[in-house]
Amino acid sequence: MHVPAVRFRVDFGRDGAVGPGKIALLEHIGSGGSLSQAARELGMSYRRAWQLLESLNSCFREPVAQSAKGGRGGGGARLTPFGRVLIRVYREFDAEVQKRAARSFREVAGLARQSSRTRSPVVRLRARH
Amino acid sequence: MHVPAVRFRVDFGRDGAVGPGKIALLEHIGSGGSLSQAARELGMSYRRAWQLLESLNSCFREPVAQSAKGGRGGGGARLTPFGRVLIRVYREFDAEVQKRAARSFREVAGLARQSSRTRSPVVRLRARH
DNA sequence: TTTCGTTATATTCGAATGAACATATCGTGG
DNA sequence: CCACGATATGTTCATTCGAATATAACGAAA
Repeated sequence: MHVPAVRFRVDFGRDGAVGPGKIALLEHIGSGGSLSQAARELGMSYRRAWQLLESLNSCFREPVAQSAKGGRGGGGARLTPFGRVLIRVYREFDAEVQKRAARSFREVAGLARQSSRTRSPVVRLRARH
Repeated sequence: MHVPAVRFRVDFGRDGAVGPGKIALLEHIGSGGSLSQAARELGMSYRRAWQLLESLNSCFREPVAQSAKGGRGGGGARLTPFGRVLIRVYREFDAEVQKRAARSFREVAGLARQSSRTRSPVVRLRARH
């Protein structure tokens, strides 16, 4: 992997944080219209998806998604305008971070070894005395 | 917390990644000259610190630190020039990321609700006589 | 040669995390 | 009314992660 990938999490206060998992969940809610469908698509349990969404909604004074139970199709979840803003801001920041990381870590990444099973060479060293 | 904090990790290939923990460890090795002392200062077990350092050294084709056992003081660990480069690059990138995050997430952070817990009191530290 | 603090490494244990499973509830449509 | 599919939430279990513990090796200095 020549280009390093940066994974990051934004901490808001003590309680709430937003990272790639929650943003991906929001995006799948936005495209699928359902929390359970988003969970299935992301390969996570419905309970976990619900907890992530709950955490997001309680992190901000405005909800990121509204959900309905019962009714046509059993219910569903929809992004709020604020939820869409959160996704957009996160993704724009993300793109900027990746671009800058590619530059900042280019030389360092050139020294990263790709096959993990290559044994580290025994280095002969001498202590500072 | 008006200014959000970003925690990030840089993934190099499948095996290795560098995040705030490993960088802090390197910095403490650099200032203290010992892996065990760094572990104590960071409040982590020596074993964990050794594993983190091992992971770093096996992540790159060049070691980030060299260690010596025995001798005066029992031995020690010293940063290599590459280790110092890694710290510098990471910290410069870090500063840039924090600065940009403050701008990107300013409006969103304004909607974050501060912890329901009692706001942490401003503790005035006083020199002991 | 004994002492000392460190590196190096295996083993055991407890806490945290998420998965799996189990219900309960809801509201529209058949 | 009843069935369906989704939300909402509790409980149990497995796995993972790191702390704690233990031990060996090492080499300069006293």
